[in-house]
Amino acid sequence: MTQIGDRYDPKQVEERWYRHWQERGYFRADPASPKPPYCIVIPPPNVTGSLHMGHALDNTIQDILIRWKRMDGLNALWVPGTDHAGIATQYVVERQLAAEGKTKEDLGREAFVARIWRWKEESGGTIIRQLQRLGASCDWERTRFTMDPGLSEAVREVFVRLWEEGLLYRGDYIVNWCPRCRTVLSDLEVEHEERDAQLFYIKYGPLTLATVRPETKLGDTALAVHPRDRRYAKYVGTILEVPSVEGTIRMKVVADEAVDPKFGTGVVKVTPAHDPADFEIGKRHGLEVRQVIGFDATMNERAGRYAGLDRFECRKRIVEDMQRLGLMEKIEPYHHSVGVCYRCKTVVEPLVSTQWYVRTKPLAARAIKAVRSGKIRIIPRGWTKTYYHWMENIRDWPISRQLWWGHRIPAWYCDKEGTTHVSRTDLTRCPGCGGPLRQDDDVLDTWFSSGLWPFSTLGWPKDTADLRTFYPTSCLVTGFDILFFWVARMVMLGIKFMGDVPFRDVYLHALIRDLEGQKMSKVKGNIVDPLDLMDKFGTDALRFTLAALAGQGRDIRFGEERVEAYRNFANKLWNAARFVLTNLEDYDPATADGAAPGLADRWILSRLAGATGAVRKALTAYRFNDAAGAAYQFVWHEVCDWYLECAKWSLYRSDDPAARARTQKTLAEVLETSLRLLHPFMPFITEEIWQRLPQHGASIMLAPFPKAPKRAHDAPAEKEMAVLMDVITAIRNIRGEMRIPPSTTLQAVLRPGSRPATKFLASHAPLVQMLARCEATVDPQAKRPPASAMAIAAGVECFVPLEGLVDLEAERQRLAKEIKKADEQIAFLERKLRNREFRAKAPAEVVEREKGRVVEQRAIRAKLHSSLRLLR
RNA sequence: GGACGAUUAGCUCAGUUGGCAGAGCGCUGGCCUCACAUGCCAGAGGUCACUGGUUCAAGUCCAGUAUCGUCCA
Repeated sequence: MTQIGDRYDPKQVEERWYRHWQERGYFRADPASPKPPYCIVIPPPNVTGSLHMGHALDNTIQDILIRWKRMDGLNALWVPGTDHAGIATQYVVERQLAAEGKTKEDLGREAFVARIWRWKEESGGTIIRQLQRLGASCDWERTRFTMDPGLSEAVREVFVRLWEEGLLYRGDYIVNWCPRCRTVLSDLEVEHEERDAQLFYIKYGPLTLATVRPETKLGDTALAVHPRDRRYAKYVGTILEVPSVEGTIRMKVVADEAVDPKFGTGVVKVTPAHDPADFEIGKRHGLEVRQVIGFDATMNERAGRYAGLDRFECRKRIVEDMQRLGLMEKIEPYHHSVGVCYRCKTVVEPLVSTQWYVRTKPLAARAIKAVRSGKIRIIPRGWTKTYYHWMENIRDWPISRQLWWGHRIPAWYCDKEGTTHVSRTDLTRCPGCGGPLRQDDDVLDTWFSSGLWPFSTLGWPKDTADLRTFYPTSCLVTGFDILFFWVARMVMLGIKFMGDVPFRDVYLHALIRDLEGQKMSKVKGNIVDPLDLMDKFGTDALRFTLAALAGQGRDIRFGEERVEAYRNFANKLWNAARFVLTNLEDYDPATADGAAPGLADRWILSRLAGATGAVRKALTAYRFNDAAGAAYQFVWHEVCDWYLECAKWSLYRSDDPAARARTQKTLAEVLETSLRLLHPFMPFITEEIWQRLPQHGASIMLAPFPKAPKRAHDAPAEKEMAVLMDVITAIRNIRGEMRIPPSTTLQAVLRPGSRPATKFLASHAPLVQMLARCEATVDPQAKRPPASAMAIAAGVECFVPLEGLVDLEAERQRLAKEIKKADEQIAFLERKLRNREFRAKAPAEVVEREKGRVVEQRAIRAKLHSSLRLLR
């Protein structure tokens, strides 16, 4: 064995083992394996992306699940891949072009797309490498990209089938338009931001109306009031001739339920081309749709002398002009929310345009049923309600995007016939007239292709072995923020095209924020880079931190201190292993086999079973923080704090070779099992240590995940050990409170209350002496030594003579404090027990327990009192 | 405007079916005790946001209030 330092150094370890695992093909899954399948598909990160904390959390959780299930004997497949991220990727390359002084139009569509591909080939692998750095045990040979040929075929197949079944349509509707990205956005892609604005009161002849967007008045085609608003009833149906900035205009007045009589003056202007609500009003009253703002957010030729102005510049000018003409009654400050593009935060412009839509209602109905019936479980449960609410109020999904990067819509138009042809294969001639065809210029929403991810990655539309083995997948792990964007759409499309749900469980985790609870963003400069953390503290420390933070809440406030704490944990484990390995050098299993395990051995093995059970239970329930906590508590506070210390007695002080060997055996077993328990969380350090242990196996990742059979629980050992621990802690407590340095060996007189206790304590006195650093005598008849401190632990009176060590006043104060504690306990319990209702209605066992406790506390108090008297 | 979530130690958070309030970090005191000072031992610190209700018993269940946050309109 090579010698190992007292600091764990992740850099020496991580890359080496990752390469080892990959070279040996341990991440590969075989669809022909007889093992039961377990499959996760990765939420594909943007191909342009680089690893952020959200990815780190998401993928750590997935890797924990996959490694656990793989060790547990399942045929575990984790499918990796990336997403073409239409807007984001196109934007990156457009920016590169801009730096060269070019636009995508200069290159033309084909050359531009080719350039994105080239860029993707060069830098698209970044995030994959970063995931590998994180330790992700994905089957990399199955890495997919949403624009791979197979996945593109899936996209076409789905599009064509939806078309054939009448679930697709194309039409002119008002949409959310991002003038910066120059594309339509779905409702989900619009974020709402609260902003301070102004409310303008504009005179329209005899009427005054309030609006926040005076520039759209150029596109007004009516005024509207509420039908029951008596103030304006006489104007309804009339046409007003009113002076305006464009001269005198004629404006019809209509009555519509959608008008809120309490907003402004109760009169609103109707601009069907630039407001979704007005668009609806316009449809109901047959109003003209008069577009005055173009797709670049500047005023178009219909805006007359305002043509060419940016929409906000135009607003300013119109307001000035109106004020000059006396058409502006007043301006009030106003607070409202505006829609902005989720990618670039540009204010969205509602515009009428031609788009493709999916009819979602019929798809949603089955998606709702899948969750209601329990075929899909959403964890934490609270999100199911949100899911239902969205699904029940779902609106049709606009899927065309005015981009060049993506899956081009497989629809061709014959201008001669005015027909539309949707096809699995590219068309060149019109099937009707044989004339030329023109393919739709738009591409599909990126979510359209990622909605197919759970089956397109497994080979669909081909009938593959992977698909048959691994679909439906087992679990989807993602942030709650894309429940609608992605999860809901996968459910709809999976059920539709596979006839079955895409996954059984959906685990929605929290989002990572900074310590102030703010979203991490480049603009705010509060980004924490997981790669920096891995460099600084090691990958295992980062992973363990993320697992420990993955509660069931909604956000995680992330601070670096926590990673440091778990780096320390890794180091603790490392040093425990060093201790075990050093002491295993002369280990002879044959000697150990003849010896019965000692109390400490039995205790730690029982606790190990307890920890194993707790970790398993927590993982099964997707309670990663509990799982990490149970493993941490066990390794640090039970193995290191107690068992290793106990082991030193039989290792160093005992002259019984069998007991020594038996301890060595337990040390090896406990460490080895703990490593397997920790492996899904900390894959690197566990492999590094495991490989140095005497075990048989190629890799810890192929070793079985620990099991905790019921019989492994050793209640008597846990109970007895608890007595020793209590006594030791009591003596240490006296030492600590009295400020006696550890170098001073104390005298301790232990007075047990029963014969069995006496026998038990006497036989374990050496352990107490070692761990409490004292000379202990066990004597049920012992007289209290003069000037001694006293504590009661597990019914045992522990006396520590303080003669010459400390000022006795300190001990008097300590005893007084203990008496006060006991008094409070007794008062609390007596109050409870005096209550007739409690005695009558509480379960008998609870009442008995409380009675026992009050008796115990009274005895403790009496002993403390007598002890205090003796010190006076 | 609607829905959901949060409010527990100085900080960040656990607390699954109601039955003695927990962890990590930080803090205080004592220690370089032969695996580990990235450590060891001991300790202090809480009106569980507020007001009512249900119950023998409420951090936990119910109703309401306040503050903060998220999503939807």
